Amino acid sequence: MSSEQTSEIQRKMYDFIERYIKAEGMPPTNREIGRAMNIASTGHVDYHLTILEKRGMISRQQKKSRGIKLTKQPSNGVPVAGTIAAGQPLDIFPSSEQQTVSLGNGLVDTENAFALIVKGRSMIEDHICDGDYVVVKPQTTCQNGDIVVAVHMQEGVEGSATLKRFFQEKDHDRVRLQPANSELDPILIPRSIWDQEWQVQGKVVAIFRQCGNAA
Amino acid sequence: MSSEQTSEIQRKMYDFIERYIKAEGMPPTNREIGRAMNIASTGHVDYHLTILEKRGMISRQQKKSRGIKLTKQPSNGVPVAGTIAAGQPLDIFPSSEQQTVSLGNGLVDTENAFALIVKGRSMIEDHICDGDYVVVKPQTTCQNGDIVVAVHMQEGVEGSATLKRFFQEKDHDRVRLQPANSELDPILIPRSIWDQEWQVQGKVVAIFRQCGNAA
DNA sequence: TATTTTCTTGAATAGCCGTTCTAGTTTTCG
DNA sequence: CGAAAACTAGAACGGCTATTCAAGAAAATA
Repeated sequence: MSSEQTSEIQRKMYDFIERYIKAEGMPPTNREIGRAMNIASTGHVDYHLTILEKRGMISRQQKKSRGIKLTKQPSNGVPVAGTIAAGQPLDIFPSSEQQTVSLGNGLVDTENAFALIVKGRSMIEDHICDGDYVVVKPQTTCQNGDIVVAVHMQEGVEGSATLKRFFQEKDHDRVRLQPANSELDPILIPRSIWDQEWQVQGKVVAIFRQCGNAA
Repeated sequence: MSSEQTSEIQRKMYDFIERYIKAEGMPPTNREIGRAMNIASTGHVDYHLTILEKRGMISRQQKKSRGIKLTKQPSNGVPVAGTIAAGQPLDIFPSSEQQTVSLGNGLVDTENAFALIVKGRSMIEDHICDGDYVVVKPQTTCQNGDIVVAVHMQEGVEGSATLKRFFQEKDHDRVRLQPANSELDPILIPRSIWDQEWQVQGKVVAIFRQCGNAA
């Protein structure tokens, strides 16, 4: 039992624990795990759990029944990755002081999603304001009219990210990144260099705004 | 052990279970409950748990360790109570098909809060759009500039609710309910009849919007 | 091939778990 | 007061739990 990668059965075991907790509201016992995975011996279950624990994927409370905890708990929330301002590089927060915004219940698919804090008024006419949280679902493709996070990649320069509406203009054979602010001009990129210089990082699926003081 | 009300110790026991689950990620054992509440006998704990179960506050899985579940699970979300449109009565959803929106992590105080779906464009210049969810924290008082849910109470008529900014105009001795739409006029109420005819139901503390199709 | 690592079984142990029972005490209420 | 209801302690039970150990099978590695 050294390091290397987590094996198939261990991944399945972890998934089962995750599902069990979600369904039953409590972690499974070692025996229940064994039963579910067709493992005949409780010692065998313990063997794999010990590995998962060494890997830091779970933690256990000695001798306590159902004493398994998932290290990364199902937060049901999306991490706030940083801020985004039109034309300026993405300002990534240090993950140490990471907040999360949680939006639940299937209204929004939060799988792998992250949130960004909007700086500036480039999308103001779409009613996305300075300080709003935009929830971004990572994807590399998008459809006309989607609000996307697009990154301009240049050699030697850190990519700069921007929040815009995406339009593919077939008749002009170019891509238009359209701000929602009549004072600002769209960015027009010839289709030929689009793929080399630009990358769609994700699409905005939700917006969240705090207002008033919480008191 | 008949019906009547839940006793002090039973309420404390329920609270402990709730806290334990939150803190430990699993329900407590009967013995842990006893220890925490200075109950010497496990049979005694079982006695009160049986009552809580009969009352429908918890459910138990026979013989299973830590087999306690709270009947109403801690949703961490705010219920969507209905829709609100300026000047029209609040349209309350039947609680049977109740959704919730969850917003977590202390960004917003969700205690007792509820959400409403905005209809119309009366607050459009504050960038609150048709279809947005507004999270409302119930309170009867508010400060100048707060966005509030105000209800007009008339005799024999069901109160009609409206979403407006609240301003107390001392020089005119009246209250102004200001829409954020220059096409709409504010509602002006003399201070003298304000308390009798109007009631502030709560204040908007957050806004949530889905956008784009989730696919 | 030989050798290490990983995986699997089975049994055993000491303690924890839910449940039940008996036998009291305290409180409530007529 | 007296009776019913609610509450409490203690013990005892069979089953479940986590953990450990010894021993072997299978797979990977060299």
